[in-house]
Amino acid sequence: MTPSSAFGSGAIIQQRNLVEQVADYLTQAIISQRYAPGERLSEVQLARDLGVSRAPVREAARLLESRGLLVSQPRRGFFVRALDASELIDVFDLRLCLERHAMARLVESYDAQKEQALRRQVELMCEVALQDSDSRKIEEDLVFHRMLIDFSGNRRLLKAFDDITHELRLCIALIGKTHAEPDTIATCHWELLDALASGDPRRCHEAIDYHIGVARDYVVKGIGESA
Amino acid sequence: MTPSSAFGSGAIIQQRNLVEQVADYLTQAIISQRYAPGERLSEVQLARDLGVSRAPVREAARLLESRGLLVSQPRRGFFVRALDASELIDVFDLRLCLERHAMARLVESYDAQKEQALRRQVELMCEVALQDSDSRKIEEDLVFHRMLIDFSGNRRLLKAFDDITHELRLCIALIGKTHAEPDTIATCHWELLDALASGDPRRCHEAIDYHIGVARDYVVKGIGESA
DNA sequence: ACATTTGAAACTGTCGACAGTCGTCAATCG
DNA sequence: CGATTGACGACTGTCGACAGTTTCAAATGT
Repeated sequence: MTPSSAFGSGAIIQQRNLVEQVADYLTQAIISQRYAPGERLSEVQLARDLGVSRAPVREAARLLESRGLLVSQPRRGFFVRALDASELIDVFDLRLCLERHAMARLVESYDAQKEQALRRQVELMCEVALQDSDSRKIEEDLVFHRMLIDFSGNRRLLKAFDDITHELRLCIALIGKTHAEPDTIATCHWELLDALASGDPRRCHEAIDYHIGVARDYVVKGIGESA
Repeated sequence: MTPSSAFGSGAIIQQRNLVEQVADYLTQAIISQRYAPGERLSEVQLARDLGVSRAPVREAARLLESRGLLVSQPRRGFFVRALDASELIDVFDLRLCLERHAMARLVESYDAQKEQALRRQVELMCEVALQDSDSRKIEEDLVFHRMLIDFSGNRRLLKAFDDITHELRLCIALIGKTHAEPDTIATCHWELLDALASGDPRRCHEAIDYHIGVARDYVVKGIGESA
């Protein structure tokens, strides 16, 4: 990569913060495994490569640290987060906790508008599952689950979910493939919608438990194989 | 406050990061209402008052932003987080979500050692409730609930709880008093331990629901009165 | 009297530089 | 030959400075 052109032509106005741009660049680089887990990041080298000073790099690194993509050791710098199987299970357990709660809240305020929006998203996922890239499938899947949380009406819950989303992307990327077959994805998500439509809290509870459990087992198995 | 002496004697070696020290100072200042909710924080003035440069101040502010104590607007700076009743309910709803899950996990792995540690903490809280300051009572209460989460075994869950802990301190501080009478605190927490000892998941579920519900209602009522 | 403009002050975003610290590796000693 | 020590290099933590932007209020026009 050419120095001072990582963000494209230097002539183009950079409207957004350098911090955000660096954060996006780093996020993409980590998710796409261009930096290995546990690898140390040099602030000066990063700043040189990206054509910026160290200040934005440091702030972006702090941001990614709070998102769980980097870890910092005092006086030693930033390292790419390395997730072991145990931490991974914890992340999925937390995800289950959040989505279960969201489902319980959502089923109380479920209406036609929300149902339609969710149906559209699942239909989109079905289309995407047949042709697009794995990363696209993952993104659309995350969009669906984010909608689920969003519709529950608790903004703080949504923030907590967004926090672990980055970690989810990381561990999904670690195993290198999407988390299920196309038809499995479809049936799983339709089942969630059916459970919501039924209005039965217990059925919602069981549906999301099964759904997240499948995803977790798949990722854990993938980690076990790659490790 | 005297400039360049906010951290105490300058002769003593400062082993910890300036960032952490500034973060602690800011946290304390916000929790103790020395900065009003919504107030704008000037980086230069803060740096001047604390006798440091702007870099540590900026990084500390970023840290507190990720903890929900500050919010930033591009090109405008950092503002003290102002919580309205709606956000406050969301925070307590998320707390309920996390603690409910922790209780469910904890009851599966409950043993004598964990029980003893929790009992000791409740006993400490009972002592503290009779004589110490409100902030001390709040801290010991948070310690108890943090132990609950910690003993559940999920580290990621603990991090999520720590994240909202700062927001909890903020909104508890907003209403200016501790969240219940001494005897209420005691009975509530003993009930939680009894539920865990019984090994009955449903009873645990109901106990934590009641407990957090009481705390939430108390804080919401306090906000309503102060607003 | 009120709305608009304009100018200065203050502030944030960014940068380059310096000092202290940590890791590394070679030279020295037992 | 192994362990210790010392110096070298690289890096992080911190600082002061500059440029562009925002804000606020005084001045101007209607």
